[in-house]
Amino acid sequence: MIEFRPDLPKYEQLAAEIRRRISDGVYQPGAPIPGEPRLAEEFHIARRTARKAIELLIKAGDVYTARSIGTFVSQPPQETPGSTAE
Amino acid sequence: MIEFRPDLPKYEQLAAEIRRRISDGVYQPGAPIPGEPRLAEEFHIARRTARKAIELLIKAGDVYTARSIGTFVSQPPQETPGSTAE
DNA sequence: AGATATTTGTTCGTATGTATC
DNA sequence: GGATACATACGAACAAATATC
Repeated sequence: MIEFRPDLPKYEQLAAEIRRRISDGVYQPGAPIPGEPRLAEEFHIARRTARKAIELLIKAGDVYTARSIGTFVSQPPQETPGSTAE
Repeated sequence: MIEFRPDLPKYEQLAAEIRRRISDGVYQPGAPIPGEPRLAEEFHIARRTARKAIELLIKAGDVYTARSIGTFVSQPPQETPGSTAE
């Protein structure tokens, strides 16, 4: 039985969704994103799978986690060093 | 790429390597060996393959595993039953 | 001080699907 | 078809750090 797999793994889909929410300002820099148990529940996936999505985001520098505290959106790198930013 | 099998399966090779390390005292009786994720990473194999190697060692009595905890080197059987052992 | 709950971090145990030999 | 091997995924449990009561 031929079985293509047009969709990405769940953990990649979740990582993309979280990135989308960061881009949209739903999750703002410095603010926490939902915890692993919450994400697992919301997306109907295992906690370990939610964690794998977060691990992708950590490696990419999009978020950082503080153990026992939570996961937070990284501060975006200053892109216009000549402007009023400080 | 034609691949005869001059070598054993990876999981047997890994099992042999772990046995070697036990013999050499790198992994000592009662002490833990690296977990499946660690072995998979170190030897560049899938976690499932690392597990198969450990399963061989378990069947042989070389190690034992405690779920969610880790895998440990078995205590060697007393070989001189006539001595102070009881 | 002690106990409890929460959250990240990690592990073993298991199953499924895919691919190759 | 079976054996090997990989990636994905769920489940359960343990561990450590933190916060709260």
